Amino acid sequence: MATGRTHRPATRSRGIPEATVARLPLYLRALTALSERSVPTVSSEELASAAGVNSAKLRKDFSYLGSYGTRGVGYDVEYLVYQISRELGLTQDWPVVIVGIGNLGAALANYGGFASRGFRVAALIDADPAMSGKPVAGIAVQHADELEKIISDNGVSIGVIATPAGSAQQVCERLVAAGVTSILNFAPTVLTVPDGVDVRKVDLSIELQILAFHEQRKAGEEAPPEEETAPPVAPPAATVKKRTDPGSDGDVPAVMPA
Amino acid sequence: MATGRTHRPATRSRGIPEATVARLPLYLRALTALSERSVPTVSSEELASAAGVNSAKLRKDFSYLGSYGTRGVGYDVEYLVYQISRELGLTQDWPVVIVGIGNLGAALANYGGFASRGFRVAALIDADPAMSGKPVAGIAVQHADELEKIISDNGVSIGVIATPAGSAQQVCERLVAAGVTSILNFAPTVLTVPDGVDVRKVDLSIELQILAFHEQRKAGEEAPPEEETAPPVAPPAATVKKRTDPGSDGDVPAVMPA
DNA sequence: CCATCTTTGTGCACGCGTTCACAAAGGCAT
DNA sequence: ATGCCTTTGTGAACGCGTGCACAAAGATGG
Repeated sequence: MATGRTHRPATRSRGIPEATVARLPLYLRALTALSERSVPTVSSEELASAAGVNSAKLRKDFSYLGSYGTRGVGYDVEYLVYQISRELGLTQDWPVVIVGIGNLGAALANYGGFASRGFRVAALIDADPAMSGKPVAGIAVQHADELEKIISDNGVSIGVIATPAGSAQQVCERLVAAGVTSILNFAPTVLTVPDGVDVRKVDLSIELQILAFHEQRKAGEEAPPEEETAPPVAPPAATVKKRTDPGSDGDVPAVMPA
Repeated sequence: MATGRTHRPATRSRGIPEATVARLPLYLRALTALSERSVPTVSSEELASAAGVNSAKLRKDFSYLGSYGTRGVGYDVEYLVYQISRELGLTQDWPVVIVGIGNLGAALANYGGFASRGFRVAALIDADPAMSGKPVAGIAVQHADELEKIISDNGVSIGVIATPAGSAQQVCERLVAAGVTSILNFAPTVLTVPDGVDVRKVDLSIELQILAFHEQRKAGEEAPPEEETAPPVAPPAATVKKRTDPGSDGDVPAVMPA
């Protein structure tokens, strides 16, 4: 499998760690900014600072791509921009469909970062017939019935799901069946997909909850340690009273009354 | 610091690994769904499947919170919902401000997942005077001048930045100066903050780029390995021609012409 | 042409996170 | 009351990612 250097288990090109791949867009953004300012070269230290990582990590990341730097000088900005773009597959055109043109879907359609970097919004799709034909971000919304045809005609392999949670899995299945192999999911659901399909998840609510955890931790640091060993609610009894509570708060966390 | 069991270096409550914290909201969501269906108990296997993780990981995660399960039975759904909610700090009310009411900010204001789980949108703030007073998601947008007062009056400690990249750092500094200690950043920039302030970043463009990488990898698997050792562009020469290219494509990746 | 100085590329060690596999614990049936 | 059966909780091993620290590489000045 490996072509030349066999001192590493995986082939160079295929062996880029996930963590590194996730940082490449960061580097690319910092480099693009430098490129716009016509900065010819940059050191690992400067670039790392601009990207918000430390320089050792950056150098190691770049080492997975190859030896693109010049010792004593640094990295050629334009050259590195090209190399990273190529590695990420941004030198080609990626048609993308956005399914679910609610508030979020519309925001995504208008989002500049989508259109740049090789991504092209091929279509906006919504299940609501009232949306059909309505222009959003300069593109007419099409009905969900057209989904399969749109994907097939445009050779779409990346789909963005911005529907309510209830429809996400169904939309996902239709996308996959139509040929989509990468999905960016904004719906708060776990998507089940066959092997070979990549799903990335962006969950606004989860990020906030993580922040709340740390915020609480900060607040609790000054205060004395509250009694956390004594559960303020009934411990799991052997026989649990089946709570028949149909009208529970829906998505609101069910905080048990003390 | 530790009360009883001292066989672990960190205190139990404080020693929850980051990776575990990041999964707690997932578990909480799955548990909430079960709670709504009045399911009394759930096994680690079932819950793990619903949350999209494996059961060993889930059990280990829960073990950091305490021994909340019953062997041979599983976990009490309601009890666990409460415990996780408490651990995440969701049993208290978190007022949140959203700064930058463009397409994305409006989408966030309307996002149901925000309002639920203890988060309350205390204010929407925008720098555009034309936006002031305009209702979004039922809340009147306020001008950026009011930022400090709003934060102070409402005791806001969590801020969401949905401004353009250019204003993000400045907004961030004002938020921090006014007392905000947790920031959720949607602007495509690296934010610099003082110690003690948490920043989480959601970057739509980065997620798409990561997908593109894997997509390219999939596509390249069938095709024979392209010559990747021969750089198709000029390698970094000793003396780099300073490219004076003022009108470079802005945010579009600068693909060097061959 | 040589010495010096800067900066890269990377071997190595460490720590965190994941996964396995199993003993302990408790319910349940008889 | 006793034994069986299910499921938790966790010790231990493994692998990945991170950061240190330094040798190699190359530019630059004399």
